[in-house]
Amino acid sequence: MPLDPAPLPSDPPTATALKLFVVLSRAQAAVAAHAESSIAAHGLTITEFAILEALYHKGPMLLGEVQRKILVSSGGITFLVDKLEKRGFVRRTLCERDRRARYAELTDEGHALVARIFPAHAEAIRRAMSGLGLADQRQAIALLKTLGTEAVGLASVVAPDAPHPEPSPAGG
Amino acid sequence: MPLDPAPLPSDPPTATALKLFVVLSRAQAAVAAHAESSIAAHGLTITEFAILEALYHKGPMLLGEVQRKILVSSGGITFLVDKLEKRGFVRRTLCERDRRARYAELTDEGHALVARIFPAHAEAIRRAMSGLGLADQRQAIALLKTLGTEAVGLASVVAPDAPHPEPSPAGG
DNA sequence: GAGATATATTTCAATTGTGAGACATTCACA
DNA sequence: TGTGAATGTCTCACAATTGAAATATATCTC
Repeated sequence: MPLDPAPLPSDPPTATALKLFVVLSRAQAAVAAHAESSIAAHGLTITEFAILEALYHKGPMLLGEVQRKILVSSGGITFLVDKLEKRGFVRRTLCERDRRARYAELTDEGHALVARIFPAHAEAIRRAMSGLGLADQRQAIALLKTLGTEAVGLASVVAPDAPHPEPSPAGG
Repeated sequence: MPLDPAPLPSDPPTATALKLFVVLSRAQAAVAAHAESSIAAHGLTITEFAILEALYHKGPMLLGEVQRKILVSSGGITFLVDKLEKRGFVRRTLCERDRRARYAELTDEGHALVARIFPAHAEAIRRAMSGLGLADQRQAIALLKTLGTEAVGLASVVAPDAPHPEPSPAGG
């Protein structure tokens, strides 16, 4: 004998925030699905591609830099770079200034792979976003940049003065 | 001997779409991290909570309906409902019209759990979104709703006439 | 009403990713 | 300079999730 469904909160700030959460999640998932299938066609996951793309556009990076950029855990970046290294797309090199650290950099083969894949990826993203015109996209960028920056800066409610919990799920 | 970093695409439509992809992903991840920690404090993952919340607000739903709503695979919904059922928050009931199908519905305990947790969850979301004022949030909702709807409707570039590949990563 | 086909769920192996702890190194500073 | 805290990476156990195949049932079409 199920209970009656409960109503959603109706005070405007909360109701609006919840609604925004839903559409934000759905839009992100929908766009990511396009990115994913464009990339999967080449045997890479989005996360792997994100690493290759970061190295392609920024040059060699420390593993920790890549980790923060693509938002995976420390164990995750080791796992992912291992995989890419085994496939010959990436290599680790030593960092002279800090002997704990390692650079990841593209091999020639990795560079060629990204050069070959990137245009179709960019096109898939462009298409995925084409529901909005250029001006609306710029507006969305401005709003989401503010939203993201502020949300990142916010201390978690649960642990108001917690140190740095490791970042969470991947983005792009 | 690493190659020089490659420049990003500079034509405005592509550059803007790529930028939007980045800020969309980051904003979603940042907000989701807040939701996650608010929920994790009660021993639930976001995905589990999403199921409970759907049932709380909509009443009993077929597993397939829940699956589509929270965007997990068919195997995923079975796994998740199993877990929630073992913990006594949810039960499966038969569907009279279609004997292949099952309803998931909240137990009294599950209902009580959501009633207890939901306010703090809503508050965490409200806080996570508070970088934008109410008017900006409404604007963002409008833009993201359009973006998401259009992106979902778009056929994948890779398989222009593919049937229904199963949905991808979870949202909320 | 007998296939043929589509749909709802489950099973299962494999993949992806996390988080805690280990280790090496660096940094701050008494 | 020695010591303790911080940092960068790696290891490992395990949690979360996918996707393909299995099963059962429903629906459509001749």
